Amino acid sequence: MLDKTLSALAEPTRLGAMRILWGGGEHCVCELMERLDASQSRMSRHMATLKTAGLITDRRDRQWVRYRVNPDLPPEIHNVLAAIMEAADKNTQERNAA
Amino acid sequence: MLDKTLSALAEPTRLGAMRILWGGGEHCVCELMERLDASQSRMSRHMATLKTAGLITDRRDRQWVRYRVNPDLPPEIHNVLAAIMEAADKNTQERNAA
DNA sequence: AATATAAATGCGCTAAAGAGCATATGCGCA
DNA sequence: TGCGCATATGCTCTTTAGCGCATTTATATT
Repeated sequence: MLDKTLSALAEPTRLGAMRILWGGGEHCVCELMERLDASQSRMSRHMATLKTAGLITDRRDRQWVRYRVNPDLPPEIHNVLAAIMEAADKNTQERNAA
Repeated sequence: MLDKTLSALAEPTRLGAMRILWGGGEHCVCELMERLDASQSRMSRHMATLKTAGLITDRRDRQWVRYRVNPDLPPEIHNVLAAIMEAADKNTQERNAA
């Protein structure tokens, strides 16, 4: 689980997707691919990777598939994600500062 | 930095090495390769990867090279590592329980 | 100087990751 | 039924990661 978590997030687009989901709510591939500037197939596969790692879940909603953070994450994995997201945020802030 | 941290740790031997270093103190390649059952060149290269990622530092001490956790880790990266190590520990405990 | 131990590195190989393109599938609506 | 949007997936190609083997470099010992 931990191993898969780390390799899943060791890719910028997947990390970006996870950051968006981490903000809460459900998001479709079409939204993510736009916001992350990724092609459709690429985005779809990356989401599949995150799902296989157990980090997210999905559900069909009409023509869309809604992705969200897996609500049943083991606490220690949740902590790992929280720390990573915080570090990612700090990174972004720094880049946009001054 | 975060990206490199994650990919550096997304490999079992490197994660294992980091766990040993995380326990504190300095450790040479020869010790790590034994404890992690890795070949010399393999171990050496993995350590180089961790070093490039900025997670560890090294120093020559006679014929040995002593590795340790980078004492100047940025706080948010330190937090990420702490969370990962805790998750890794929990994993190991579970494996050895019952 | 010769030898031994520790570590790093050049080289070549293999496997896996990631991407694009085209196509298939699922769903809604006219 | 036919069309359009959203998503997944088969296929192939290219790049990168990881490994072993052999060799080199650094240090210590005799």
